[in-house]
Amino acid sequence: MESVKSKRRDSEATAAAIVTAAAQLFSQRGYDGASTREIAERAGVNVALISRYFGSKEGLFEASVLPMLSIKTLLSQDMATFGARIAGYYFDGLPEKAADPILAVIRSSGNEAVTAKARDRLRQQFIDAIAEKLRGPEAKTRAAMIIMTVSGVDLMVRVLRVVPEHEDERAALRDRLARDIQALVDG
Amino acid sequence: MESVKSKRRDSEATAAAIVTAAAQLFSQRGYDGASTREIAERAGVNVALISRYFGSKEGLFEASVLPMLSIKTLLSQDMATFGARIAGYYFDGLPEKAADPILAVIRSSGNEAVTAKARDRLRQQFIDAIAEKLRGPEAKTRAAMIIMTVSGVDLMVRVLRVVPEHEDERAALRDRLARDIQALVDG
DNA sequence: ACGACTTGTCAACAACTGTTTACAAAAATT
DNA sequence: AATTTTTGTAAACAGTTGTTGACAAGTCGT
Repeated sequence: MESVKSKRRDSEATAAAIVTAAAQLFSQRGYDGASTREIAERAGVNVALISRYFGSKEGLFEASVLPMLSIKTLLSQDMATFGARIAGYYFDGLPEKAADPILAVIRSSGNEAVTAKARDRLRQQFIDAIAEKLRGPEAKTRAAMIIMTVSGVDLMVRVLRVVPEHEDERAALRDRLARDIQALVDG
Repeated sequence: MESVKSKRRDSEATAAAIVTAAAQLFSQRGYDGASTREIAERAGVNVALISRYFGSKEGLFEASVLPMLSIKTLLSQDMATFGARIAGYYFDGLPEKAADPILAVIRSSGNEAVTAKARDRLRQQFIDAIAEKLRGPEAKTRAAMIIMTVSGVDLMVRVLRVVPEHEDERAALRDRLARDIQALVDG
């Protein structure tokens, strides 16, 4: 067991701890709702270190949330099962408290400065990245439809938690979602 | 021209002005981002009146945003054109600064107390209301898919403003959206 | 025109925000 | 072992937040 006080000093480790705590809290409460003091407390670190290591709260947002805004892993697998994987992610064993960059961006969207930073990355890492993987006509349009649908699911399931109560209804919705998204993938 | 000072006193009118300003600012900046002082200023009213007329900021949110959470008007028209009307709403002549309750809820979603209030109303006024209008099998599931898709469009178009730059791409997306939503309506 | 009630104003409150400064402790370098 | 550099701590800063209480001014019934 590690002693509580006087742990070994390691700037990289503490910076990483701050990033982890920030990703969680930005996802949970949004940019404005997550205070630097709360982030520091969760990271087990002094508040002043946020300014030292990341310059400002905005710098911390860029370093913690923006790099996670990517679905390369989901796109690197077989596109024939894309719909099922997306649907499964949201409806099977939903990790309640996990850091989710989309969640963070949604909940931070009242802050224009932060939204602007996310916009470009969202276009590149989501719509363009998906469109590249699609064959057939109207790839860009279908990619946009996919990301709209998925973000809508994210919004309803994760943000507002408006989700069917009965298990069979949940399953029906999950299967429908998988099929509709897959239809957009296949064209 | 009305004189700037000493306008006639009318509690209902000032309360209404506060509600209007609140709906706009909650939509624009979210619950936490919209300060009571800014709301009062936009309404041309003293801050203290918010507490007097609505008890608290939360009370004002309930009185301004929640009552607007409804799509009865959209559902009261011909359901054969539902998809086209939704798509047109978001892609044709988008009213940039108009108060939008969905926008307000999305941008306030970092605040759990506020989200909880919106959740029930969202379920009733959107999913259930749509499901009632649908014929055929899996009405509830299709209704959920519709509301997920629409809220995803709202998120991308209005909140994050991630939208195709070229006009023809926008038109293609709008038409595709109209068709896909209509397909969900028709079953 | 008087009094009672309503409506609006002002100033202050305690709590919280992000950030900075001065300083102590540990580690690295000499 | 002494010194310089890195890493962490504590306190304070200036500003903003939602809310409140005391008071002024307008409105209405008599």
